[in-house]
Amino acid sequence: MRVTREQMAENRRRILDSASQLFREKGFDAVSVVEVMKAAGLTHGGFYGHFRSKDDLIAQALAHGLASGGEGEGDLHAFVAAYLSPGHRDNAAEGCATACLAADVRHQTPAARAALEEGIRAQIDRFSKALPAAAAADGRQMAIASWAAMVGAVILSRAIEDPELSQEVLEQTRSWIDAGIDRASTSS
Amino acid sequence: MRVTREQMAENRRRILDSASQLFREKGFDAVSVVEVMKAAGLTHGGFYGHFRSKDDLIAQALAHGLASGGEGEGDLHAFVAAYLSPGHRDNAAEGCATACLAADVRHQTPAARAALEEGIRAQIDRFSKALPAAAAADGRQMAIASWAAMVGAVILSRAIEDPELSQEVLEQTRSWIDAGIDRASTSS
DNA sequence: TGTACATCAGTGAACGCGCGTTCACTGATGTAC
DNA sequence: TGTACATCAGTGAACGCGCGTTCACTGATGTAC
Repeated sequence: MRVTREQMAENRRRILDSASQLFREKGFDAVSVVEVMKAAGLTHGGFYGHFRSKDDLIAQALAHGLASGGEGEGDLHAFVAAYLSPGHRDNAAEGCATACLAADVRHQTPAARAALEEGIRAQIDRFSKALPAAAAADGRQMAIASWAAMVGAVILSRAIEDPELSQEVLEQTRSWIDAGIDRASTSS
Repeated sequence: MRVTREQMAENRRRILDSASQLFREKGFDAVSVVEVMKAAGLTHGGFYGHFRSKDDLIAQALAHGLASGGEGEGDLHAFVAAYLSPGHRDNAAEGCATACLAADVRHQTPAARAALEEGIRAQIDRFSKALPAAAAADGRQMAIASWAAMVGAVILSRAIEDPELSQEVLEQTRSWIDAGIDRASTSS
């Protein structure tokens, strides 16, 4: 059942896409190789022609997911609002990999940790650069603290069953960050 | 090998203590019933005399860990500094259960989710009350945003291998929160 | 361009393993007299 | 208080199951002529 080289490359891409989504949705441990391959429209036996192990898939899927996601382009207020929206909270599978997997990656291989770390680094830089020029002095501090608050707020809001409190966590955090951005834009 | 009622109660406490530590350190899935019982000085067979299932243990260990931890008493600046310290980052087993398990609890039973939710609620209230009286108006917003930033910062710092960046995430977040508390104390 | 054959991506049965859970058994505890 | 016996907390072998991984096989692809 050999396939063309293009087909094989596309299969590999589909495996990474499926894995990336499933990992974000359920976590690394709760997703099996069989499940990933089925989601990609293949059988499990072919898996080891693409990856050395499940750990290898985890590292590559993380790198794959972080590379494609997170534009962060455009208005900073809009980005923060989208990140701290119910839509993002309720759609982990297509959302930020850091919010879904940063806590989990602590128990993974160095390669997986390195992939996520690179994503965090890039995100802080992107956030920092998107700040108004007037905030350059405290820009890095605000980028780091805001990013931590955004990741934390999404994680907390996903852990909370009560819709009111869950929503409040998102909205209050957004107001807080927005106020910080505005303060930085007008001062000094 | 029957034991006294007091001994049985202590055994149950030891199982919950061991489970709470192990879950925080390794996550729910990576800790087995055998491992928990061995850590408590028992054999695995007796487990089901204390708990209905591993899921039941997860829910009860969460409630147990959140009830005992998190005083939050005293100076707010000191609490924030301790939470965002390398010591807390490097000692997950005895640290904040929310930072370790909030992301993980999304895939657990309603009982486990309810236990952690109660912990989050209590923590926001405690933080809110510890704020200076002058900040009462924006107290809840600051409590929520600060708590989200603290949880997010510890999770990010644990995911980051590079000691410099990891430390920076903790310190910048601490400065940011400290500034917010001070601003609230002096204004209006 | 057309044919003959080597290559190799994907298949699916099979493996060893550790997991959560069950259960017959043990022997110290708790109780009835 | 002392004895006889029922209770039951803890033990450890055993279970079924799903996991990650392996491997002999298949048949379309890619290549040499």
